[in-house]
Amino acid sequence: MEKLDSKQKIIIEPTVPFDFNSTFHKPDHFPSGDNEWEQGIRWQTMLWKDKRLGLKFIDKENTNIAVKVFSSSELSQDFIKSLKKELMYRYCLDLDLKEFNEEFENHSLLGPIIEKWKGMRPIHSGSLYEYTVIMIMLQNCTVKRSVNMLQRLFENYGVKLSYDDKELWSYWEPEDLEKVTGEELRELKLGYRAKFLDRISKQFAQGKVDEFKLREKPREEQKEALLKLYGIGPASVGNLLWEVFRNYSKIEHISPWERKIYSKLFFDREPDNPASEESLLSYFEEEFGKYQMLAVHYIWEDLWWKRKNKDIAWLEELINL
DNA sequence: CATCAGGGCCCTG
DNA sequence: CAGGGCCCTGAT
Repeated sequence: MEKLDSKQKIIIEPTVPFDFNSTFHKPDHFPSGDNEWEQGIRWQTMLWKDKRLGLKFIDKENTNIAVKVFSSSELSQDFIKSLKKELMYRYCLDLDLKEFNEEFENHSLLGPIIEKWKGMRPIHSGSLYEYTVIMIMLQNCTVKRSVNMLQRLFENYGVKLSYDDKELWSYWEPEDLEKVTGEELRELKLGYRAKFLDRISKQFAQGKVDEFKLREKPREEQKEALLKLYGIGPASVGNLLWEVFRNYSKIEHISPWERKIYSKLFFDREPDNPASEESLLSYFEEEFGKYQMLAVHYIWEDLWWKRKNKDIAWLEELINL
């Protein structure tokens, strides 16, 4: 365990409008040992430029965010500057929602949801590598199993950080897994995902993927690069393009479990008789144009917030906890 | 107890 | 380009 005693503060002014809680808490994300949320506060560990950080985001009435940065050693001004820039990117704090809001404020389904969550942003708290790990852990298993696998990885390769009366796990670096054998990972009950994680960590450690260069590339090039990662296919790549590379213009793939939920949400069709992938895709295209993924995100998150407050029977059957 | 599908992907034919 | 196999887990 690493104690983080050094402390600094960053003030961030997000673009207007902004909503703290729906941005910093995503009820559809499975619980993970690297973060915690309560009304107006999110704790999040972060690995940035070889330093392990404990972050505490504090809401200032949806206009500012105070970020307390805990670390084990003093941080330079340059470091803080680069960190602030990265936080802006990961939490989408410079996103301009004006056009989106105006275009859909009168939409029968989306309009009221935009009104309710005005200023919500998509986020990804981790790096591309970290997010890729999550994608692998999600594949072909229940949420409970995903949670367990990630937790075992934290306990074996991560570092627990202690700050602000919290103890949270921080990720390992791809290099840390380079020397770990596939068999060792199998013992953590990752199943066949062990091979994926093993090979992907090597690909990252050897510099075969450059997250920051990829951010500048067009969607098709990003997609091509991501599909070279061993174990990343059409379902995972869609999520990575959206969540890590902020590509909200297009949806290309809908997995069967999502298809059932979307069918109910958009067409009011029962899960045992879901709409086809094609009909959903063309509906999204026609209805939401270049904001497809962002629009669906708003509707999707709204559903999960509703579920957080009250059981939704039809949904429970479909989410495979 | 056995069987099976599951928040996919790889590989083969 | 369709379909089998893959690790494990928990539901039936």
